[in-house]
Amino acid sequence: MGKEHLGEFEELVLLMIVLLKEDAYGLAIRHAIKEHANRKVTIGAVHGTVNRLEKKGFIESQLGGGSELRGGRRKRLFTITNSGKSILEKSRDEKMALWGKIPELSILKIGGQG
Amino acid sequence: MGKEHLGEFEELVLLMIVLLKEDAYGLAIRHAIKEHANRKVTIGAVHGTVNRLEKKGFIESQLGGGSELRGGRRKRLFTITNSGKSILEKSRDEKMALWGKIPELSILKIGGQG
DNA sequence: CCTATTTATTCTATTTTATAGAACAAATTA
DNA sequence: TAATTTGTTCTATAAAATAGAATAAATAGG
Repeated sequence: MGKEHLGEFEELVLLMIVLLKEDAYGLAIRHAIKEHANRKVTIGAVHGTVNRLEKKGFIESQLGGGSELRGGRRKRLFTITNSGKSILEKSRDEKMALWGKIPELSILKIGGQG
Repeated sequence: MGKEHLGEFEELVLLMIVLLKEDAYGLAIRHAIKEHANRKVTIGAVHGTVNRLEKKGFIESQLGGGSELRGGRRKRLFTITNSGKSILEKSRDEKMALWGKIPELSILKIGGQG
């Protein structure tokens, strides 16, 4: 058994890798996080996390071919594994089940305190 | 502005506090996590997390009255603040929006690899 | 070919979260 | 007032999150 639960950022990165399909590598993941989650993170944060995810078997990586653009070294492309898909879906289902038990959260009035 | 994001376990604990309503204290939270999330955690994990959540302003605590049962010291009862409700809903909405962008995740076939 | 530029990954360090469980405290009851 | 029960605090450690500098590799232009 691998780890039971994804960290908050691990889950986000994993989602981005699925979203990016064939072009999921460090900088693209960072960019996708900015676009889709409106969240600014450093490249170190992303790579630290993909390394962890790969070590846990939730993603795999392979070196991409040479870029067609100006310069740049070859990309390390990530793809989700079945184990990764499985834990993502599990995470989603469990969380939705919990939210389903708290109807109040759907109609909460946000005030000024707190 | 407080912290931007809840950790994975912080979110779970916050959800349990909402679920438990008037009776959210350390041991009850731990028990609710076992019941609702089928997850066994130690009391130290729970208290470390509620302390953090309170420091960040997502929950408040007050000492409860004496117990009606056999023994036991007074409970430290937690309630969610508006700030806590707000970040919980934000977390839920953002995650659902992301999942909405990945229709594949709804029909993934889980295989043997990974 | 060699240097500047670009694109990308690795490396190093630190802070914050997550986790465990022992120690301690308080309430009740006999 | 001792044993039992219920609960919180304390101490330590591992794992996740984060930042950004250092490094590497690819290409283009002179």
